[in-house]
Amino acid sequence: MTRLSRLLLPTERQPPADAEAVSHQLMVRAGLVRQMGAGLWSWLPAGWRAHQKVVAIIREEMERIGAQETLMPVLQPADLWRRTGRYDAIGGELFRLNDRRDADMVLAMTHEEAMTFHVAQVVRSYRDLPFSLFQFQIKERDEPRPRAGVLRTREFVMKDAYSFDRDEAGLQAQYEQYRGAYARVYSRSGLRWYEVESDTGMMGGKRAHEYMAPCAAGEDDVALAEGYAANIEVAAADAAPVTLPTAGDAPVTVDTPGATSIEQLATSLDRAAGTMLKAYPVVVNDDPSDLRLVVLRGDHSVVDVKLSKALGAPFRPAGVEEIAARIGPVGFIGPVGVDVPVLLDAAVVASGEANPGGGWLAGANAADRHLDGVVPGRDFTYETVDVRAVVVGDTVDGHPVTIEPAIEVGNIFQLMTRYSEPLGATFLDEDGQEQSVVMGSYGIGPARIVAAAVEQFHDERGIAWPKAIAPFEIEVVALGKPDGPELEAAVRIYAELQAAGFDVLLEDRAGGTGQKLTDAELLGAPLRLTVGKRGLADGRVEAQIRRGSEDVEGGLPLDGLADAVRELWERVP
RNA sequence: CGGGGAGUGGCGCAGUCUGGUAGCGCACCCGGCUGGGGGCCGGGCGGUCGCAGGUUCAAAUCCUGUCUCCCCGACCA
Repeated sequence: MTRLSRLLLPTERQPPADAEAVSHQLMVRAGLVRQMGAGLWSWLPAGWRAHQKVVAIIREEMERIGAQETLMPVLQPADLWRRTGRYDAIGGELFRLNDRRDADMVLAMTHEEAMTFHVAQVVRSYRDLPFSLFQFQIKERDEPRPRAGVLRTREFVMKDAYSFDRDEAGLQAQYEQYRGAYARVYSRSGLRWYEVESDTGMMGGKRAHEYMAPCAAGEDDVALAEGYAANIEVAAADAAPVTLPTAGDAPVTVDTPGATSIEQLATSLDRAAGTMLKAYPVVVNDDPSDLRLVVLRGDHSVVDVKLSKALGAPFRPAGVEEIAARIGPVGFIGPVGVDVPVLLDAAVVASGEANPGGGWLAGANAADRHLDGVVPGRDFTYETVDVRAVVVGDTVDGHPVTIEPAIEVGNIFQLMTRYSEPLGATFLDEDGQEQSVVMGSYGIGPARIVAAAVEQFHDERGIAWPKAIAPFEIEVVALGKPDGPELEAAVRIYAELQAAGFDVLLEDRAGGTGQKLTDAELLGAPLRLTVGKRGLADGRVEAQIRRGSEDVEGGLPLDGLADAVRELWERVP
């Protein structure tokens, strides 16, 4: 019997002063987690119950698609990571250490190396494939900036899974199975979520999806439209239309003293930012001789990930001196007459096509001067790229775009042979030819699901858990004195509900009514049964659904309570 | 790594400018009352003021150094 009087549940009236995110505040106040250091969190009993309920759901869905559970070390030989090139490729995020014999070791931030290492040892034949493995294991990442409680930590449990196939068709099939499993995991958890196309990043490989839970503390922005969802890092949409002034036969110089920003120009010329060209000079591969000028609409901005992908190489913003030497004075640069390649954003091209004869305002590459009536193609040559950030006002297939912050609660990648090749995970096909195993990788952070649920489902009084992952499903609150008839009745109710299969918490402390009910609302069990003398006199208990604080009219009868609760439970979100 | 902020009982804070017996609310312990929304009365426990060094008759307070934590940005397999 879980009695609150015996449960380590250190609730706080006030949130820690340094907590900003709602989930951070509430999870600490409700006694679910405690901090040990930056990005280092301990789970207390109630919090761990919620975490493990998420784990249980994930495990069920992994087993449903035939994935096999394993457990592999966090402490690993650095050599394994050298073989895949990641020991050197990854910066300070990888914890590196030495053992007593001075061998280089790492603390794993993910387990591609470990999983592939074992598969390489074991798999010999195409007959051994396909299969997939998963585990719940600690990941260690020296995050540059841990934040928002358990939302971004340096050590956390991840469910990571890896699929192994003989070819890409096999990978596609397993990938689709995982997509189905992930959808069930998030839906069963009770989250609001969506799947978005994402950048493959440094994991390599072909296709990738992220699973996002919208919430205020989210670190990513997601572009949404009817039938469309994508991470802002890859999102593409049609830009809001603009009307360009008619251009003359050639650009005209305009005096724009001191107007070094689009905002200043828009104000001083009383002209829409979307009719101007913004120029963003970048240095590719840190090679100062490889300067490019990215040009986009004045009301748009660059997404680094998209630009890096378009360039096919890393880049950095050019320095003031580099710009002055090759292009012009910062604040007045533009694409006309420059001797560096111009990358023109697709939205500029599209807007130009929609405005035949229209011209843009652009920097003149001379101090305090701009050019009006600039026509791409006529006045400068360019290569078209899509590097801008989607903004509110854009459309996808005619549907308006909204942008919402969200937290990433999972991702799936098609790795192909990124790890099997360097680690020698090969098999012989029917023709006796050696082939590399084709892999996928699939991750979920249970802690983020818990925190995202708190972000999404709370009110001014506390947490309002989805019933699938609540630490306790039902809290039975005994009012009155600790030795009163209310507690006696509550104990019987507890036993009856537990026998009926519910996770029940008994509030049996010697506090006042307000204290008991306030803490119950903070902890947020989806259903609360309140046992008081008024109800007992009528043979009833009061019932309240936490989400929406909905009181059940007249309460529930003590006689046949389990059945009544079962029926009510169907209505609980 | 750049910018900003903060370290004083378990939590939230005042005190620092202007050096002079470490305080407040909550929580906690004991006794009593109360028992349907953080109730009341009385009595208590608990802090080398992040750490180190310096100045001074005297340092939470001034000086130097250092550690830690938070927020924004960069980063994010």
